[in-house]
Amino acid sequence: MRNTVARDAILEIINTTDVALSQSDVQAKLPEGLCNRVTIYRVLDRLVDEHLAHKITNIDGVIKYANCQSCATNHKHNHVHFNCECCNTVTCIEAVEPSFKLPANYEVNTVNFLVSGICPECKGN
Amino acid sequence: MRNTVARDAILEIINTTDVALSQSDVQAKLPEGLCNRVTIYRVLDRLVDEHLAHKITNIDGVIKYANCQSCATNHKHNHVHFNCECCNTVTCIEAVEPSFKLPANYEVNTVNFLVSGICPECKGN
DNA sequence: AACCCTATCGCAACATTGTTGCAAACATAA
DNA sequence: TTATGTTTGCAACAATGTTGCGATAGGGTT
Ligand SMILES: [Mn+2]
Ligand SMILES: [Mn+2]
Ligand SMILES: [Zn+2]
Ligand SMILES: [Zn+2]
Repeated sequence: MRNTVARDAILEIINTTDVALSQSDVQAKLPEGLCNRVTIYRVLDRLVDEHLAHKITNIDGVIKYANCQSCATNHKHNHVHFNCECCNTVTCIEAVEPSFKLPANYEVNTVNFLVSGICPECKGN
Repeated sequence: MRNTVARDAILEIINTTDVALSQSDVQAKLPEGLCNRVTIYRVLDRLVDEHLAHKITNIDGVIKYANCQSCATNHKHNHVHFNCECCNTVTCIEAVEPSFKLPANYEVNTVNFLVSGICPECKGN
C-alpha cells in the first residue's frame, strides 16, 4: 500500500467530513485535476480494503464511503445510515445498531441498513 | 390506471416469482419483444404507486421489485431483504422486522434493510 | 544519488442502469 | 363510434461504475 498524492488527499477528505461521500462528492472536494475520476474509485475501494473506510449503498443506488471510527479489531459496520431527503446527505449513526433475527441457516456477511427521511437539522428550519 | 398488455404481463411475473426482480430480470422473463425496456421501468414504478409492489435497493445499487403481500392498509415494507451472494437473489423476509431507535427529531419515511450473505439453499449444497 | 520493481495512475473505451421528450398507439368512457 | 387522456416506443441522454494497458512514480536497495 503506497502513499500517493491521490490516496493522501482522498483519505484526508474522508476523515474530515462527517457525512458519507460518493465518488463524485469526493471529486467535488478535491482540487481540480488532482487525479483522475477512475483513481478516486480505485482509492476508495483500496481504503475499504485497508479498513480505513466503509461502504454504504444509498437508497438511490449510489455508493457512498465514510471513515471507520473504531475498526481496529472487527471491521463490522452494522450501524444505521440515515439519508436525508432534504439536504441529500448520508450520515453514519454509529450509536444505533438494529437488532434482527433471521431464520436458521442464513449466513450473514454484510449489512446495509439505510433509513431515509428528514434529518434534525432540516427539520429545525 | 389502465390495463395494458405490458402491465398485465409484468404484474403476473412479479406475483408469481418468489424473489425480487430488477428491470432486466423482468425483461428476461417476458416474451421477447413484448414491450420496450423503458416500459418495464415505467410499469414497475406504476405498480409501486398502485401499492402492488415495493422497491428494494440491492447492495450493488440495482433496484429490485417484489410483490406486496398485505399492504391494503399501510404500504410499509420494514421487513428485511436478503441478498444471496451465491445464487444472486434478493428475497423478502416478511417475518423479520428489525427494531431500531433513532435519536430524537429524525423523521423516518422509508427503510431499506438489506442483509447480504449465503441463503439456506446455497448453504445446503 | 541513481536504480529497480511494481503498485498506482491516466486515458480511452466500454457496460449497465436509469431517465426524458415527443409523437404514435391504445384503453376506456361517453 | 368518437373523444380523451393514458401508455408506449424510440432515440437520445445522463450517471455511475469497470476494464485494459502503457506510462508514472513510490519507496526500498545498492
Ligand atoms: Mn457508517
Ligand atoms: Mn420485501
Ligand atoms: Zn437534512
Ligand atoms: Zn442463494
